[in-house]
Amino acid sequence: MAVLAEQESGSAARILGAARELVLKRGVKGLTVAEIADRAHVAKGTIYLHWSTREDLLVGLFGRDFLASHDEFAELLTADPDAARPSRLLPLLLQSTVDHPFISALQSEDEDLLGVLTQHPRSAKLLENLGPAALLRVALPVWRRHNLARTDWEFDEQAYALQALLLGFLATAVERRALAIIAVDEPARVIAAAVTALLGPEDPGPGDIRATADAALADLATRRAALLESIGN
Amino acid sequence: MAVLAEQESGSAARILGAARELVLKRGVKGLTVAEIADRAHVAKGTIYLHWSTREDLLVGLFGRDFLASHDEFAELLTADPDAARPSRLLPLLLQSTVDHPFISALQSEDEDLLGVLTQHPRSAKLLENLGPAALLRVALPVWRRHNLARTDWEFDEQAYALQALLLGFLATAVERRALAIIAVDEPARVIAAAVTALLGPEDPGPGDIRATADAALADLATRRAALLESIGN
DNA sequence: CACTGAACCAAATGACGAATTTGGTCAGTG
DNA sequence: CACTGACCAAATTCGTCATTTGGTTCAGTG
Repeated sequence: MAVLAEQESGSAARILGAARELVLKRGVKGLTVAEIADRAHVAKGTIYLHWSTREDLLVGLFGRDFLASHDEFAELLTADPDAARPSRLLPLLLQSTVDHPFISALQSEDEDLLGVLTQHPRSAKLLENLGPAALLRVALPVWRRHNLARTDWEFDEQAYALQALLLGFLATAVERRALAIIAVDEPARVIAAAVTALLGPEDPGPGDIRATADAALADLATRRAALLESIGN
Repeated sequence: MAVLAEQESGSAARILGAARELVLKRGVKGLTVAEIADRAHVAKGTIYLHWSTREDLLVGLFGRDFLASHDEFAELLTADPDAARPSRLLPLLLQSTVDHPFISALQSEDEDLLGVLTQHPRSAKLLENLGPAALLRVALPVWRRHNLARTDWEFDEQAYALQALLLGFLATAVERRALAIIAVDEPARVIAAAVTALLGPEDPGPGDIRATADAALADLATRRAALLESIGN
């Protein structure tokens, strides 16, 4: 099983922390390995004991945001299966994206922060497999199966609409560009209402919520494993 | 009253046509005034009889897309006031955006097509005042007033949700980036259903539809005048 | 008077060698 | 054996200057 570098080495953790701070402050472009090493109080060579290239380190950094997000969802769903409801999960998903700067940066293709890695295949793969849209694609069938979404709407069309809604909320919440003039205090409440409007009233039978949460947890575990595989050492 | 250059001069019309073809084919970047003049079979100097700078010509080109879109809506709403319903107007708005390449390009900030004009203040102003989001902002209050949208939802929140929905659909329909995996045959039907889900069933009384269409037409006329002012000669 | 196209010139581009930077390596150290 | 930092090849940046490009002008033409 893959294991994260920072779990077995304090210096790896410091390197990640330093890299994170520096990328968030000044972006990937122009950020040098020497700087990261300096701030982490290690020599350059040490970085290459844990990652084999600079790109590996940076992509690993992004991956850790997805990892953190997944783990938070796993924890939440374990403690509170009710959070698997669409009207709760989608606002949480939106919030989680906003809260994890690298997820939002990838979602909005933030050139300033990600530099050349914006369109990079490995970044794209992260977003495609683990981003909010991906989560949504696996969640909708489960919701339909457990009376948490209306089924009198063709699946593809419903998925398309839900995806557009989520992308729209993400764009207005995350993107810098000011296409969105209207602002609102609690986007989370608004998206919850919008999701309920789209998917219809939630009418779970006994066990439906639990089953949904379990399906979500199982999926999260699968994704987590694949993610670890791709960023672990 | 401002009047369009092409209405009083054949050469102006040819210049616009040539510029449009060339921009659509190869983008603004690298496109020279000499090329436009060549294709329009006029000398370079002639262009400056109608527009005072190259930028003026290009922005005028974009503006004409908005003009065309507005005129199509005006015509449609005059012939068929029922098209002012949210469930009809929003799909039309989406379709109109897709159909007018410069509107979509501005909406999606298409760097390849618009080059340096993507973020240009004058382009931004066009989109902000005349783009789909702008239309939506003025339409929603009218719909609420005439029983075409539920009013048991706070205005700002409803507007925010509707805007996000529209932006999401625009993004999936117009943008190149492949965040949207799910595709669908008739986006127009899907957005109609989504809009109805968000705004509730339409329940117009006698005269409500007509009044809505009239308000829309009045607004279109105002915007058209302002637009002419900014791109006319 | 609508239109032309040669002429103008500010700005962009390209060339190119020198100087500097930087990702990655590895022999050595404590 | 985790870590260091001098070292190197490759890439990037910089400075400078010649050349070209391309938007704009305007005296002239038919």
